[in-house]
Amino acid sequence: MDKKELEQKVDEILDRGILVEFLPTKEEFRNKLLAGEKLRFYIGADPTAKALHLGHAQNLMVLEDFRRLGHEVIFLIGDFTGMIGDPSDKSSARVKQTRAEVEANFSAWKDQVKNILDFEDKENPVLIKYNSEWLGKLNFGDVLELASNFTVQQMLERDMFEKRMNEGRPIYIHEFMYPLMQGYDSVAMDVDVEMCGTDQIFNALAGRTLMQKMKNKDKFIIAAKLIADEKTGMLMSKSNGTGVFLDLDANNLFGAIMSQPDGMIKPLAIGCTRISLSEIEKLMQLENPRDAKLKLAWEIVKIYHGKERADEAREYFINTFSKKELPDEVAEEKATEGEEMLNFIVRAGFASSKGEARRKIEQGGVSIDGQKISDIKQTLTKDLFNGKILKVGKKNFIKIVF
RNA sequence: GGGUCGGUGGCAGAGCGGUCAAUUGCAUCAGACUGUAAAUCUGACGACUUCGGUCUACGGCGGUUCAAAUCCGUCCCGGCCCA
Repeated sequence: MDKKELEQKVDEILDRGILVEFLPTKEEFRNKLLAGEKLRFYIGADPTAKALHLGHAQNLMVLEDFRRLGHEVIFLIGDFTGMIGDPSDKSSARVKQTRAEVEANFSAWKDQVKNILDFEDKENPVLIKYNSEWLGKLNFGDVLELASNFTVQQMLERDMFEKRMNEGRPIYIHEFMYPLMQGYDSVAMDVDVEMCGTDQIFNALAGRTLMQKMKNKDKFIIAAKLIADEKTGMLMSKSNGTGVFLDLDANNLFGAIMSQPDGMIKPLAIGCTRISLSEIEKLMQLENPRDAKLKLAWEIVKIYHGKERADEAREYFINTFSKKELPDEVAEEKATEGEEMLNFIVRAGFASSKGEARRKIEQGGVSIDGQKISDIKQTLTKDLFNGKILKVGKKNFIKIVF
């Protein structure tokens, strides 16, 4: 690849706007990339979650871009750091996980992101490392040595800690160790670039400091913006009800994207698809944001489940929710003669208790072949219900069979 | 070590002897509406129920009382201040 082509590709990545913070500077990072040297990138992930979400996906897609440019990419599983829990989020101590649990989670992740990150490339696959490999070997003396590179005041600068101090909420000693550990990861792997979300910059900076002190090397930090609603600034997260996990099947993934607020369309299109910027602009001009969202949902589903599934999921969504038709294929659940409807709804997994099932019926959320039912004492009999479609709420369908 | 405040439903956080299965917000669920599973509005939101109730729950254990999330004792856990 000649110089011009390289420059164009590098700028394409940088101009997309996903990366918003560069340390020491964007200019220096760009020059480093243009120098043509093979660099070692890494990103870390906490293995406590069973599924990755679209925020991870965004960051991994950027790394894949760098991998395609010939750089080395390490996907670090923070199995050791995961034992502490990143103080960035509110929870403090976490449950210690066994290696087997960590590996089980990771193999699920790998399955979720195998279409955006190439683990199988013959020449330059994405490498996987576990930080217990080195962190687990440090002894107390090593830890003291590491800790002596930082002051309590430096740690307290972290906005999170500062906030907790002001609010009189606890900060545990071991939480101070988190940035140290994450920092040591950089040293142990001898990386050139760490990628993270903007909420992780503090931790990444600890690594930069350690790299300078221990290896006399200038590590770059590139930070991606967190996916947030353009209008309200609300982050995509589970507690806001907008988190989208990658282990969803095609239909549910499609639906989860359709239920995003409109302000999320553009950030998601930029961060989580490969649609070109100019095409995204066109999409944003569409009169009905729903159509832009349909396209977005299709593009994202396509990445994880393929084109065919994406088409099906779109059709399913339109039929089921826009036109309120029945889906083509409905799962079946066996009923027994004389079984209570309430009981059946619970067994089908549409309510967690009979009380909840009762409530759904009372609120008009349950229907049989389109006929709302109102009798909570309804029982199922073969001659009346065999083969009928039970609908609970908007999205749950099941065929009653005997 | 001393003092002091606190531990409540998925989370945050009220209640401080009966009217408490416990106000409210977030999350969740159902309905209406819509451009969508957006937004907004309405309702629900411990379990079981013959729909009258029954049971289990406000850190653990024990007590006072006709009656305790609420009072007392004790234990466990935590915050803050002082040392």
